[in-house]
Amino acid sequence: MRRSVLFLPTMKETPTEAQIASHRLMLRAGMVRQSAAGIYSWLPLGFRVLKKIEQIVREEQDRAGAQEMLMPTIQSAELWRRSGRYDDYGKEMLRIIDRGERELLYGPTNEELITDIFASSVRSYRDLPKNLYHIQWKFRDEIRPRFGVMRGREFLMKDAYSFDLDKAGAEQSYLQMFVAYLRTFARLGLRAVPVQADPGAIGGNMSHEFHILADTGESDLYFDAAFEDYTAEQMLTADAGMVGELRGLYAAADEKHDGANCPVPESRLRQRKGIEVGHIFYFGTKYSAPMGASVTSSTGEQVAVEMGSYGIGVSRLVGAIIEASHDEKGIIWPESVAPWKAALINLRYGDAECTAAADGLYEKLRNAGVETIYDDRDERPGVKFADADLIGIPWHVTVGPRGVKAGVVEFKNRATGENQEITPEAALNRLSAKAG
RNA sequence: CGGGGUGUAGCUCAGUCUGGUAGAGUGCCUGCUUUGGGAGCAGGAUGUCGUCGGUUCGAAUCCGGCCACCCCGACCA
Repeated sequence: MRRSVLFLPTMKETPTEAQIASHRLMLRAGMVRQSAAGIYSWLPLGFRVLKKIEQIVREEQDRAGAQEMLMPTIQSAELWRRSGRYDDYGKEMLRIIDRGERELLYGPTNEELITDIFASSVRSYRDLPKNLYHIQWKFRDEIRPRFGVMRGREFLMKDAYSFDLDKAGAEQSYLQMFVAYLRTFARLGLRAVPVQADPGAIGGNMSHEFHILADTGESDLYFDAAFEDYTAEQMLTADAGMVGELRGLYAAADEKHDGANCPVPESRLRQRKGIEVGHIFYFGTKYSAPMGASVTSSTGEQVAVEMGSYGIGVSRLVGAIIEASHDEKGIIWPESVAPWKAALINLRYGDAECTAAADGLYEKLRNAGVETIYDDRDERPGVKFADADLIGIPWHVTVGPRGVKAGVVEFKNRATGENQEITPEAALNRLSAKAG
């Protein structure tokens, strides 16, 4: 993509409404624009990142055997009356009246809808297990939206729902999602800590929140330092065994942590801030029973299916990743979600030789399938460097008149700042090797 | 929902106390000079001063209603 034609309104100054780093940087980098409290438009740069995160989430759900579908944003009140939640949900639910005076709502979650769909279509235990998910916009009329996309009223969420014949099956489904979440967050370049959450009336230990460690997180976490021994590479190959190990380690949110009775010695206890980006839980027959989602078992009995649900805040992850990875100059995207792998900077727009070299390299990068943003604007070098840093492109390739004469370009790593002079061919090779 | 705050140029803000022709920086446009980390000079364009009403000869400024947004708290898969 040529920077000269891209709609990328970056800003030197930060709008006053933004208080935390991710919100400030998302506005300055031209990723989003606020349209109302907690409601955002996604501009091209932000949308690219959102799509990349969504795709990684999707791939790991698919790998875990979940099947993607798409449910609507608007649901009928009647459905929610059947589960009893229409009245329970309160003002956080956005309610709508249509022209026929029918009550509708903008969905905050989808347990009712998916259970209804399942109930109307599945009759036999032979059809189990199933795990269905979608990635759809949700609406929750938060009392106080804040922190940009981190706590918006409209937000993109992946929500999966599992259906099993019995609790043993549900545990298996839970385990599969646990594995998928570890892999997902590792691929996003994040260190996620699974924290046992309140299982509610169901009991047991089948509810976990996944928190990203970041200094600006909303939750205070206490956890066993042993979590830090797990490398990103290990998380990428997470399996049931690792889940078992992790579930055996202590991790608790502030309100649950009791310093006096903590099983972890102080020397091994870590306290960090966290951002909740995922939550998985098992809830048995809470929805299947009242909504009639049952199957005929092998012995001919009607059995309400055992369910679980599994959420990932996709749009929140955009902010969470920035919170976890930025510096004073701007965003530092992990390569897996970066809007472009490389920023090609033509340092001297007016110099025919320099521009020809940059144009040529851009063409080669495109042909090699390297996602590249080519800053071909008639701007001063400082503007281009500052922009490339701000929008967090992992690799910066700078073509300047000095280098062109010497047959080299500069190859800079955004995260480390390491900068070296190599030939254009070497830069191309290194980026190609990283592509895909 | 309780408490606090802010609405003036795309952005950051001054001007409001003490009513009298709408301002600065930055950004944008034009030209020239520049060209390795957000350039310099010159010229230029840009405003229902959040909104509705009131007071007044005259309102960004005073008074009242409303709206929007932000912050703290409570709440929050």
